[in-house]
This record gives sequence, structure tokens and C-alpha cells, in this order.
Amino acid sequence: MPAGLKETALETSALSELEVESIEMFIGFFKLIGLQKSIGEIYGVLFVSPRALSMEEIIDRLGISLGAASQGLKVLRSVGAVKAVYVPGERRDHFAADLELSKFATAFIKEDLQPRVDRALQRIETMESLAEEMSPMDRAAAEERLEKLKHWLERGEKMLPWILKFLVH
Amino acid sequence: MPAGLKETALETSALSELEVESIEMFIGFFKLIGLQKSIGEIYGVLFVSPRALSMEEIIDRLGISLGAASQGLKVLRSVGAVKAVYVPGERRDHFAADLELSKFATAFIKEDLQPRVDRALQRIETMESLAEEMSPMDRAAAEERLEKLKHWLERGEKMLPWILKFLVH
DNA sequence: ACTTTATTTCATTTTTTATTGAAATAGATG
DNA sequence: CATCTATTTCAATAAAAAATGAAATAAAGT
Repeated sequence: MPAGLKETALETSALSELEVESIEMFIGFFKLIGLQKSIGEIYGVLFVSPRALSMEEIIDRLGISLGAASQGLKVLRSVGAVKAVYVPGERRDHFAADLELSKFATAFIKEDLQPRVDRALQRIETMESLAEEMSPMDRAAAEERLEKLKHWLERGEKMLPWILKFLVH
Repeated sequence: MPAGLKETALETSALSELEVESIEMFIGFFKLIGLQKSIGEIYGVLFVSPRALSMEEIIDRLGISLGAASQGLKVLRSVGAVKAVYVPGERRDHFAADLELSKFATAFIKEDLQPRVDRALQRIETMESLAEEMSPMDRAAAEERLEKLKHWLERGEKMLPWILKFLVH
């Protein structure tokens, strides 16, 4: 093979303004729920793309690595934000953004928020029994705090399903 | 000075089980809203402490650095989660956890969430005008997506004040 | 006013997290 | 079923974020 001839493409085809806006926006939102930049980038291009893109196209457009693309798409599929689309006559998988945006929020609430609140309520139980060791005064103070926190968490817990319902429409 | 004698204290006085539970819990919650471990630790000890603690005491208990303590307390005060308490006859500042837990959530919603949604809505405007350049079919597709996202964001925006009210009680 | 003690700031270091890319695996195609 | 091509996985690397600690500043005591 003649050296340097047709080396398979680092050609990061320039992103359109539209794509850039979309990408920046989604990077921000995704970071908020703990997802990394590359995942925001992938969703960002797919969101404004008129057609489903192959992994290679995504890699080319964004200039990210194979690994990042593969892993990012995996996460996005797992939360239902992206779906694999069959493209006739094409060998590669193609991916399209799912427009049910509420899916992110739903996944986040169910998988991050809800379990964390539950865990915290358990911890409060534990703490309440640990507080029994304290001097009467200190114990009273500790229990007041724990009660407050508990009430607050229970309040939050009740609100979550309501938020879910609202988001899903 | 006799070497090794009375070296000024790395004595991280062991944390009680109660403190550990509290700290772990708050580290988790704080990470969720983007605050670092050391901040969760500080709030965690203060939350179960029967009395206000000086910065040095916090440093000793947690084994964190001066800088982390100072910066962490600054953040916690800025969101109203910790307040400085005057202790008669004591030179140092002392700090106590504020029990109005809703303050974190409020600060987070107002300072992180709300502005991000606003910014996204602006971006959508921009994107809508950029989409005018596209071919009629692609443009229609893009606009449908943008509309969906916009509606969803507006929905979220309307929900935020409601959540705030609910949290504050 | 000076000395001591407490607190903040910020450049450096450490730790954590995300990305890369090469090797392994899986999936098509002839 | 042998050979491409596409995808996943994961150890190594790079990038980002957080923690440290020494120097600067501020505040209190004498």
C-alpha cells in the first residue's frame, strides 16, 4: 500500500451552526443529569439530523473515538433516548434520536433520584437508633433534625411520581 | 524543638457511626446537585453535631485541608445551608447546619435549573431561524423536533415554581 | 502599633472521571 | 466456512475537577 495514500480519514466534516447549537444545548442538559460530554454531543447531532446516522458518521462528524461512540450510544439506547433504525441495503446500524424527551427525565428520576431518597430514609432509621446512645439533650436535638429531614424526604418522595406524570404528559 | 514531639496534630479524631451515616448521606445528595465531597462531609458533621463547630474542629474531625474547609463553608453559607453562630468567649467563628433543607433545592433550582431552561429556550429560537436554510422536507422535520422540545421545556419551566412552593412548604 | 491567631485565596498536586485506541468479539457476505 | 466489516470491551492515557497547603489578608488581643 502506497504510504500516506488514502489513509482512512480524520476528516471531521465541519458542523453546521444548527448542529453546534443543538450539541451545546444537550451537553449542558446531560451534564446536569450526570452524563458526559460525548453523550451530549451524540444526542445533539442526532437530534437535528434529518436521517438516522451510522456510528461511523457520528464519529466523523464529532471527531470522537470509536469507544466513546459505542459506549455513548449504548447509554443513550439504554435510557431510550436513541433507537437503532433499520436502513434498507445498509450493513451498519443506524441511530436516530427518540423525540420522547421525557425519557431522560424519567430514567433519571427512577434510577438516580428515587433510589437515593429511599436509601436516605433507611439511613435515617439507622441514625435514629444510633442517636439513642447520646445524652438526653443531645439526643433530643439530633432527633428533631432527623425528623425534619425525614419529613422533607417523604415530601419529596411523594412529589416524584407526580412530576413523572406531569412530564410524560 | 525535639523532633516528632507534639507535632501539631494530624489527630483525625475518629468519627462516630452517626457522623459517618450522616456524612455519607449528604455526600450523596450534594454530589447530585454538583457539590463536591468535602462539602457533603462538612454539612454531614454539622448536621449531627449538638453544637456549632469551629473551622479547626471541622478540619480535625474530617481530616480535610484548611482550604477545602474554608471554601466549603463559603459555599454552604452562600446557599444558606450553614450559618455562622456567635459563641461567647470564643475567638473563632463557629458554624451550625441550618435545618431548612429546602434551601439547597431552592438554590439549585433557581441557580442551575431555571437559567439552563431559559438558555435552552433562547437556543431553540436561534435554531428555528437556522432551520430556515434547510430543504423544505428537512426543515419541516427539524421544526417538528424543535417544537416538541420547546413545549417540553415550557412545561418544565411552568413546573419549577410549583416544585419550589411545594418544597418550601 | 505590634503580635498573634484566624481565615481566605490561589498556584500546585492529587484524585477522579472521561476518552482513546488496540485487541477481542460478533455479525455479515460471498 | 473463511474473510471481511462492524461493534464492543477494557487497559492505558488524557482531561477535568477537587483538595492541598503556603502565602496573603484580615481580625483580635495585648
